[in-house]
Parts: sequence; structure tokens; C-alpha cells
Amino acid sequence: MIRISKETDYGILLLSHLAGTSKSLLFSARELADETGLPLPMVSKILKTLARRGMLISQRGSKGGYALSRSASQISVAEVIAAMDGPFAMTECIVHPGDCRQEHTCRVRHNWARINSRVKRALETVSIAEMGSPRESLVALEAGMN
Amino acid sequence: MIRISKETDYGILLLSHLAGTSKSLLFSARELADETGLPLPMVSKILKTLARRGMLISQRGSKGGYALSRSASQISVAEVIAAMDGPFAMTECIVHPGDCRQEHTCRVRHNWARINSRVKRALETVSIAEMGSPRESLVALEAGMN
DNA sequence: TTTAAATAGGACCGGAACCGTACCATTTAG
DNA sequence: CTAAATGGTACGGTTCCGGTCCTATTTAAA
Repeated sequence: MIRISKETDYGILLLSHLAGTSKSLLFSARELADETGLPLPMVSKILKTLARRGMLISQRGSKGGYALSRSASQISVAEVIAAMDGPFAMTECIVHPGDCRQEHTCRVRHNWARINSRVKRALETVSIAEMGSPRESLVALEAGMN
Repeated sequence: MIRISKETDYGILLLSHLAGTSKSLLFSARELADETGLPLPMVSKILKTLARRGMLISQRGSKGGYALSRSASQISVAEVIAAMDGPFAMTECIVHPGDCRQEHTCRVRHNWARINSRVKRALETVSIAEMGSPRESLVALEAGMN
């Protein structure tokens, strides 16, 4: 059904939570799990991934935790999706060219590529900061696609 | 990775093929399988679904087959996705409100709904006719999102 | 120096979804 | 009557996904 995975969904939620609170810079996985209501092991797993991909910086040891590596307004939804789910692609042939035997005779491939880049571009205009704010958000997206 | 299912992918390909050829109105599943290189049982299954959903009209019996129920320019990619994969939704909470316990405190839900409707709208502007034509296509999409 | 609290990195597993096939019933032209 | 086609559905295999757990490493503080 053209879903993003739950991990990605949770990831965006967690980053938005980090962006939304004016609390201390560092959040532990436990804190975030408590505040969002998501299961701790899952939260932990996701934060590790996001840290490895450079969305978060991490501090190990006691009193450690995670913080946004950049300003929330500079992290796009598209970036987070790519970090969690791999390259953004609606069809197989975008990610793995050559796998499909119909590829050279396929008449829809180019158009899929175009749709794909358009959708991707739309998601690039939405920042984590905007995702967390209840209204007056998604200005760029609204403006761009009307 | 935000993929559409292979069935949906094939479905769009098959409809585009129907749109592209100026041949007879009626195509049998076997013909379409041969011409696209897709396995016959799969093609058959997809065509049945598309017929049930009203994208195709079918003629049973000998000399039977399938034909587009409308002009290819009036069938959108979004419609086909909906016919094959169910309602277009990037997150679970769009399709099944109430399933997520975080729903009432979730701060990103509304923004997901907006993104969702934007992407959906983009796919509504692309017709099957456009998907099949190699260039000068996707005019609406290009114009709308620049 | 010891201890507790954190992250880092995997391994693991049960279940669900997906891809593809096959079977049988029904329809229809010749 | 027969052959060719769709209609509907059931079934198996395989992969992917959501979720948990375990161990190693790091670090602040007692």
C-alpha cells in the first residue's frame, strides 16, 4: 500500500520529539521511549541506526544519550527515510537497474523515474521541525504543489 | 523502501501496454503475457483484479479478453494503485485511525496526512496514457511541482 | 577502583505479507 | 459439443519486518 516502514515512521516521530522539546540537548533512549510511549528496545534500535547514519550524535556512558546532529529545520523527511529504509524508490528498477529482464523494452520506466524524483523532491521540502509543529507547517510543500 | 507492490507495477505496465497499441480493442491474457514477457498466471491474476475494480471491461468465452473501460488519458496512476494495493496511504494511521495508541498525542499525524494527500494528488495528475509514452509526458506533474 | 548507566552492534525469531502457481467453475463463439 | 477464454479462490514458498535480547564498550560518579 505504499507505506513507509514502521521503523521509519517511529524514527521521524522520535526526531520530531527531539526537535519539539526545549529541554536539555541529550536524551536517553529510555527517556524517549517513556515520552513517546514506544517500546524501549525498538526506540534504542532506531536511535542507533539514526546515529550511525549521521542524523544524531551520540554520547556513550553514564549520562549519555542522543541529540540532533543539525538544526531540526535542516533535516528533511526524505533524508530520514533514506537513512532508515535505504534509497527512496517506488519501483524495483530504480534501485537495482538490470535486475528486470523487461528493462530495455519497458515503456514506463522513464516515467516512473520522473514520478519518483518528484515525490522525493516533495519530501525533501519538509523538515523535521515542520513535522513536529501542529499548524502553519509544510509551507514549502503547500506552496510548491498547488 | 516505499515501494509499490510488484502486482501494482505490473498492472500499470499492462494498462500502459493496452493504451499504447492501436490494435484491436480486446486483448487476451495470453497475448498480453507474450507481449510484455510477464508470466501468464500473474498477468491473468492482475487482469482479473483490474476488471473487478472497473479499470478494465472483460469479455468471457472464446475470443474473449480485456479492454480499457475508459480512455487511457482518463485513468490515473493513483487510481490503479488504489485498485491493486488498496487506499493510498504512507502511514498506518491514515488507513486505520484508532489502531495507534499514540494517536491522540501524536504530533506528526496531521502533517503525514498532508504529505499523503500531496503525493496522492501528484499521482492523480499522471494518466496511464502518459505512462506509456516515452517523452513529452508527465506535463501536468512537471508543471505542478516546479 | 568499582559500579551503574548508557550506547554499539549484532543475532535471533515468529508472523505476516508478498509473489507466483494451480485448480475448478463459468461463459461463449464456432 | 468443444475449445478458448475469464472468474474466483486456495495454496505454498520465500522473503521481509517488527520486535526482543544478549554481549561488549564507554563513561560519570561514588
